[in-house]
Amino acid sequence: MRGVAGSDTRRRILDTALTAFGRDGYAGTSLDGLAAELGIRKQTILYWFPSKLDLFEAVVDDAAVDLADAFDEAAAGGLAGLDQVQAIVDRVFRLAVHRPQVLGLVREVTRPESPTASRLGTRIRPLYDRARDFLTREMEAGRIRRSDPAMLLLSLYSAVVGMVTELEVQRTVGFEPTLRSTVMRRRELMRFLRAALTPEPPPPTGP
Amino acid sequence: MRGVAGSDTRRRILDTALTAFGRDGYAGTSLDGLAAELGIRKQTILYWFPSKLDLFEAVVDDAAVDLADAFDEAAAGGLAGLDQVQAIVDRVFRLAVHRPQVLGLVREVTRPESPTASRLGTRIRPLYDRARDFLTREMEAGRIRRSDPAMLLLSLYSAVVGMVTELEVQRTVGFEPTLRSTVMRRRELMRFLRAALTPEPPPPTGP
DNA sequence: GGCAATGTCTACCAATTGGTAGAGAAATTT
DNA sequence: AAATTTCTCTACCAATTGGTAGACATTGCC
Repeated sequence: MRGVAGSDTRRRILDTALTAFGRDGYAGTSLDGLAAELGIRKQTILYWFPSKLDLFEAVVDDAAVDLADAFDEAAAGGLAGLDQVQAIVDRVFRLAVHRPQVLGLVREVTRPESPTASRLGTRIRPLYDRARDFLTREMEAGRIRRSDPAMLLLSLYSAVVGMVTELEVQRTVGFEPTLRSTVMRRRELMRFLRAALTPEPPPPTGP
Repeated sequence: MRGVAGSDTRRRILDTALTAFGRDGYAGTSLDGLAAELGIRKQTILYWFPSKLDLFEAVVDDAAVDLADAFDEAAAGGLAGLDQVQAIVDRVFRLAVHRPQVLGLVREVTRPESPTASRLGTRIRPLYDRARDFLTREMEAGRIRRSDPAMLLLSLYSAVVGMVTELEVQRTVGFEPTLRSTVMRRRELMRFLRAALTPEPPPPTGP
């Protein structure tokens, strides 16, 4: 059987590469290893993607779509303030739980010296900017506690990534996290965020 | 000049390797490159450390000492509740600002599939356990908001790492962060944490 | 001054890396 | 059925990898 499968191969390469890059990093992933994992030859990979770096960028672009979709979906509800934040975190959390590879890749991609610099700029940055603008607006409207939006965003992101990483670590150690523990964890996260984001309740101006 | 420098070489290797591993990851760091950066031959590195993995573990052990010192120093004040948390975060933040390489390494070391698994267990884990126990006690004493201590710790850690990463990114982009901006950033971080950690103020029991 | 220990180097090496050239099978077009 | 396109493969390759063997210089001890 040769020359049959068609561009389904391309999809399989992208999926396996996403996992591998997220798990082992760019430098730690070899085309030979990747090919072995897929049961094909390295040259087949190089047929679909002219170089390792091209493959990496294609993988990032592909994953960025998922992330952007999650954002869009959450934003479509037309919520505001904390509810909107909750919706987004919730949605990203869900994505992260049933496709943790995506977060692994984000982690790799946000490493300052990653060969990703360009892709980070063109693909992740827009999401970042959108989120920051939203936070800024909500702060000005007084719907969430006023602080440095960039920093807050970073904390939100870190909290989500940290949480899912923790789940992944548990899984690695052999503790398959139950649905219940996952749900609880998400609730914990939301409690934490709400506590941090709720604006000071009594403004010192008398009624 | 040969065979002169003595074990000052060992120190220099450790320091440069810390930066390199934190920046490029374990797989992304080559002994040849490291040697070039140091102006020596790779074989000199292999004289001091029998293998690349040995070097890595030595670097982790070395950095863990710094972290542990920071914790100890902050804990020595004998504070409690939020003040203790603040002292620790403050101290780690300071370490992270003037030796960001350490955090880069922590980042590498906490990657689930890192060759570090062993060292993470023996060196970082104790710090983690200590911190978690402290948080548990403080929660039970009602001095900080009750939640999952492991998760909270993760959020704290993520927030600090995220913050310092952000500073590093700025630096990479060419924005040398001023002392003032650094201080402000730390204050932001503390405001965020305080907001998240302060226990619900009015317990629904009447006075 | 002789000599062992210490520290750095040159010279290699086998394995692995990303990548090229091109053969050949299957599917599609003519 | 012939020709062409699409896809995967075998066969290489130069560069780089972590690591070994051992020469040679320097230092401190006797």
